[in-house]
Order: sequence, then structure tokens, then C-alpha cells
Amino acid sequence: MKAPEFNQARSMTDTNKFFKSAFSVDNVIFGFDESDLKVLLIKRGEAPFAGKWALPGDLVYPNEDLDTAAGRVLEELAGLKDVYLEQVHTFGAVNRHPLGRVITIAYFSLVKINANSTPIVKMARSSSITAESVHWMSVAEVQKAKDLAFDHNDIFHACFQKLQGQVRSRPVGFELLPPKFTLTELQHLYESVLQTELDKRNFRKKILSMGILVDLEEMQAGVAHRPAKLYKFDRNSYNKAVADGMSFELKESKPKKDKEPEKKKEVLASHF
Amino acid sequence: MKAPEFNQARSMTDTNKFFKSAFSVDNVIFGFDESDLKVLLIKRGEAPFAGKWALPGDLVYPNEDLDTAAGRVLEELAGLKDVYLEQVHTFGAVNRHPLGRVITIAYFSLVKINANSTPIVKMARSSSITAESVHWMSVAEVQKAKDLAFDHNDIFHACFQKLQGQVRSRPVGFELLPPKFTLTELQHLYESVLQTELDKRNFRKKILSMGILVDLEEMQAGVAHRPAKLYKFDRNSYNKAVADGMSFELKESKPKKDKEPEKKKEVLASHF
DNA sequence: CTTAATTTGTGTAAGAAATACACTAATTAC
DNA sequence: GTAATTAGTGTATTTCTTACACAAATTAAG
Repeated sequence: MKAPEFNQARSMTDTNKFFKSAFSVDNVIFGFDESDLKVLLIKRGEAPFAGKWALPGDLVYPNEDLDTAAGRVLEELAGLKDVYLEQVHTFGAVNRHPLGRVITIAYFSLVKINANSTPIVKMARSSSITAESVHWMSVAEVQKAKDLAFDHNDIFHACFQKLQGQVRSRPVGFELLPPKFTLTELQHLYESVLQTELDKRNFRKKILSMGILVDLEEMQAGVAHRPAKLYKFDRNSYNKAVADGMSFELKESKPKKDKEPEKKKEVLASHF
Repeated sequence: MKAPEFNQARSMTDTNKFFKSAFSVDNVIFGFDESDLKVLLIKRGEAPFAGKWALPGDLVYPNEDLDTAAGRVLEELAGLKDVYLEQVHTFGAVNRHPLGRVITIAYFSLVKINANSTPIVKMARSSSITAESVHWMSVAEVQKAKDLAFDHNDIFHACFQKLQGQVRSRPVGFELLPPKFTLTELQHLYESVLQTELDKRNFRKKILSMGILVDLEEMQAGVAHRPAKLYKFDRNSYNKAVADGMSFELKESKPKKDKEPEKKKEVLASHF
């Protein structure tokens, strides 16, 4: 496995062989639409895997930092800058790419779909990302179908798991919401990401007790029912609260109204 | 790092700029010695950074998986196989390596220093890792000095943080202990990794209540005081417990016997 | 302009988990 | 056999988590 290939490579006159490897970034772009968690996928226009859905990604330029490359994918694909971006894992199985040794650094990013009329799916002309089409697909669907190109099912899975972990322990959920949001929207977001149900009163009590939301003294407009208060996330308060030892962890689950009480309750929060 | 190969690469005719890059793995190898958490470092024998301490690492062979490469570093350096290994983060700043574009995938691994007379620091003759010497250095020292080669201070920091997180939420601590251990040893391990003090009675209550340790009905030998019971970690019980919703999280801190009660108590467990 | 439909917003009691804390028991070294 | 050292153990208090139901605000439809 090691020495032979290596020596072979070293003694080869064609030094290209040894360096016939490259690295790419792939980006699992999450968005939250009304009440559904979605991922942005591209339909591949060329081989390999032509016609298959895949994660947007690109080779990293020789002079480009990894985070920059991941951000570029987002910008070229959707015209979005300054987006929450987090590196997750590097996938480097020898045969993961049919055309050669390409390892890929996986990122996830969080964007506000609703923000202001979704400029998404406007690929820059200059982009080196080739896609036949671009589509927001529901996370549940991607999870079920497991039909992405390359090893992108694994990558998606790792990134979604990472997102779930982060959302439970860091204030990243807000990145998926518009700046002003209602507590119900926030709760639905958590429910989508954690794929569970939460108790309304307990959720509100907990999140408000952290003192990281500001009541904007403003009401939701244009809804056909009692309007909700609008809040925003306040990063300063958050930083202070953390410095004072505030701890965040969402764990609760709604009672199952099924037949029996089943086994245990604690569906969530099985750390360890 | 691997100067020869790399120079070869640089001198090659620039057929393909995209492939003029390489990837390496770097491995933060943790060990627990009596009561001290340590890291295995190498002293570099050649430029760049000759004479500096660095993390052991190597270029990844063209036909080698990333995890395999990280494992190989361990094996060549210390003759250790089947060691706990976890990928942490990929560092790819354009100028992180003075000789060219080399991104590195960082791993941490957990080894049992005491196990049976520490075969560590016996570099395989065949190894392509060049080091003048190898040394177990205390984590605290590395943290304080911040004097490692390349961007290895950042890498070390990321890996140590990851270890701290994992140890709080997964049963990885046992990888640092011999198969049979006392509860006090286990507690000291946690204290070293989390850099805090824990309350003896609460620690025992908690860890025993999880039902993941087996009392070996055997006593510590060769100590000049009351001998302690020996335990081992039982992975089956652990898996069962997790399936039943058992949750692990270590949070407590010992009372400070300082002057004042200071601000808050909860020094640990500031997730979020 | 009344009624139906929808969603918001709120409190409390019971149970579970976390925390703080100090002395006796077992062993070896001298 | 006495001193030194570390192991081992229980409880009360406080804090956090959980379970749970109804009145208030608004729009849409008749």
C-alpha cells in the first residue's frame, strides 16, 4: 500500500504522476423555507455522474484558501456573500473520484432563503461550476433517496449531523432565519433541524431565559390570525451570557400521543 | 517536510498548475502518563524549521487513504497499530507551508503510554518521517510555549479542543488508560483533559450510574496505601445504555477554596 | 357585525439531576 | 503499633426538566 506506490512515483520520470492529485471543496448549503429544511443541489451536466444530483463544489485554486474556495462556490452559485460557513470533514478515499485522486474538504453553510426574494440559483457566468440546473431539495428527501453523485451521500450525512450538533450547542440557527423572527418560527427551525417536536411553553421559557433575544416591540404583519411578536438575536448579550457561564442545550421532546408511552422519553440529547 | 519530493515537484515543468499541490496528515498523539496529559512531538532535523518541535506528520501517498496515512505516522513513529484516531480539521492556508501549497489534514490519536513499557519513540527504519528526536511533552507546556513549527500551534489547539469536546460526550477517555484502571485514575484523566477539578463522590456516582464500567473484583497492587478496586470499560453495556437514551456529560467542578466564591460556579460545560 | 378558524401567549406542580460536603476503612512504611 | 496515604461512601439542597390546557388576538366568511 505505501512504499511500492511511493517509490514508483518517485522514480517516475513523469513527475505529474506523483502530483496527479487535487483538492476540492464541497458545500452543503442549508436553507430554511417556511417550515422545511432544504439543501441546495446541482444537477450535473457532464460526466462523471451526468444527470445526477450532487453537492455544489469546485477544485480549489492554487492561490486560494480553503474557506475562500467554499465561499466562492456559494457566491458563484447564488450570489451570496458573508454567509455562515463551517468546515466539517475531509473525504479522501483513494477511489472516491473516478478521474483521479481528488480529496474534498466538506463545508456546510447556512443561508436565509426568504431573506429578500431569494437571489439563489443565478449562477455567475464566470463560474467554473458546471451544472445543468440547481434546486432546493428537502433534507428529508435527500436523506431518504441517498442518490447523490460521488460520495456525496456520505458528505451530506456528515454535514447534516454536524449541523444538528452545532444547532444544539451554538447560536447558529439564527443564520437560517431572517433578522426578525417570531418564537414560533424559531421553534419550527429547531424542530426541522433536530427532526423532533418541541414543547412550546418549555421551548419559550428556555430560550427567553437565556437573555439572548431582543423583543423588538413589533408585530408580525399579514397573517390571518393573532400576530406574533418579533424578536432578534443579540450577539452581544449572547457573548456576555456565555462569559457568565450560560449553557445552551435543547433536549425536550413532545409527548407521544400514540398508543403507549413506549420505552423511555429522552429521544433527544443522547450525547455519549 | 518531504523536501526532496517537493522540490522535484516544484521543478517539474508546469504542465498542470492545478495539480501542483500536495496533502499531508499531521497527528496530535495524546498520551496519559500517571497524571499528566502529554503530546508526542518530533524535533525537526531539516529545514524548514530545523531544530523546532513539530507534530509528526507526512505526505499522503498517492494510493493511500487519509486515515491510513494518519495511522501510518503512528506506526512508523511508535510501532503502534489499532490506535484510536479521529480526523479533526484540514488546514489549508495558502502560505502555511514555506515550500509550496501543502494542505494538511489534522488528526488526533489516543494511546496508552503506560500500557506495557512504552515502545514509543522507536522510529521504523523504513519511515519517511525525518526527526532528530521524539519527545512526550506536557500539554500544558505546549499550550504555554506556543512554539511549534509551521501552523502546528493552531493544529494542536484545534485538536486539543476537539479532544476536550469528545471526552465530555463520548467514551474515548478509556483509550488513554490501560484496560484495567481505578476510578481515581479515571477521574484524574478527566481532570487532565478538561483542565479542571472534579468532586470525587459526584464523579463516582455519575460514572457508576451509567452502568458502563465492570467491577473486576480485583485490587490494585503495589501501592503504599489502601488499594483501589479495578474496573474496565464495557463497550457492550455502553452501546445498550446509549440505545436506551443514556446521556453523558461531565460538568461539575470542585469548590474553590480561594478567598471568595467569585462569580458563578459552572466553570465547565459552557456549551453554546 | 357576529361567528368560526387560526395561532399566540402564558404558569405551575412533580420529578429528575446536579451540587456541596466530611468522615471512616484499608493498606504500607517506619 | 503508629503515622501517612488514599479509597470509599450518603444525604440534603438547589436547580433544571418535564408535562400539561386554556384564554386572547386577529382575519375570513357569511
